[in-house]
Amino acid sequence: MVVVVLSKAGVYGLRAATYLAMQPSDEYVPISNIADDLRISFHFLTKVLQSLTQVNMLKSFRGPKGGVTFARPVAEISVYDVVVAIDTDSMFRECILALPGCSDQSPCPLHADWQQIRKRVRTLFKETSLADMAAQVKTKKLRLSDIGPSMLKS
Amino acid sequence: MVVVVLSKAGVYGLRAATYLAMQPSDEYVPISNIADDLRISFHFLTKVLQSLTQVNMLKSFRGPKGGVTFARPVAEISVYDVVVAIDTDSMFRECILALPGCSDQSPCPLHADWQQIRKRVRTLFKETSLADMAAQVKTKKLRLSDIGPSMLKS
DNA sequence: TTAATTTGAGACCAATTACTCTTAAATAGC
DNA sequence: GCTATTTAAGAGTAATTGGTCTCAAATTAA
Repeated sequence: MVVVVLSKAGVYGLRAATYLAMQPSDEYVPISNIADDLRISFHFLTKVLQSLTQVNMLKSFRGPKGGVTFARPVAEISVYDVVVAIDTDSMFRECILALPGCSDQSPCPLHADWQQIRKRVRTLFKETSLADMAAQVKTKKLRLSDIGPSMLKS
Repeated sequence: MVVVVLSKAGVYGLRAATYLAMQPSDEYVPISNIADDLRISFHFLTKVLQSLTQVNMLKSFRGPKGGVTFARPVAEISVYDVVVAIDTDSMFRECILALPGCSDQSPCPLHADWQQIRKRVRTLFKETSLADMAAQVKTKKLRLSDIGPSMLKS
């Protein structure tokens, strides 16, 4: 696939990051808890979250009482940060017709329009923090997993 | 991958449809010509275009002097039509967090914002006809293949 | 020190998507 | 009719992505 907004890893990463943003910021949360609550494969989620620890968005701790937690305040981490760490920023750069070198100078027929849309997605992702995401889920009792309105303890 | 705007097949289909829209509407164009000019694999393109003939967007003709041509005026065929025929309309329906059943009643934290963006993409695709695409390429000498400003004969 | 718990790393397998190839069917022209 | 040309259909292969599993390393607590 060529013009991809989010891979499955990206989706899981975003869901998990939002979940984690709902937890007290000072405690490590085991990945198995996140995986269980969100009905995501533990092993796969582990791999996904490793790409977030590798860019120092998360810090991790091994052993009993270990887990992962954010390395900085969730109000300062955007959806964009999470998505780019997992899926790269290609969606925010690439031509919709996948023409190499498509640009203002040498555009494809949809260049200008697609650029606008890309920019909107980018802005949405950049302006939405994980704190925003968490607050949405908490206050409006929104969904984060595939099992109906959130069953997560606040 | 989960949130996909266009697959590679979709990209090739759109490029080829635009190319074909630039040709005289009354003659069959061999798929090999399109593939050669756009530097797309002939066999793969053949399969992609078959999904357009199957929905009667293209008509095809076998044998010498055969090829494909549009079944109706290119001004009446939208980018949306092409994309949906090849990649389905899932991009225009699905939740960005891939939550089944995400809806106004039971939304995810990005539901409203993502819905807006989806709608914009949909509108862009619906309001852009293949005639528009072809005209852009012709009048502005835009790119359609990966070999710099279009070398296609007008 | 030993056992239990947790992430890290990477090998491995499965599923999907991208792409290739072969054969058949239709048609044109000789 | 025969040959060349073209699409149709689908089997088959390669590459990428998604997902599983095993083992090592770190840490806690008994």
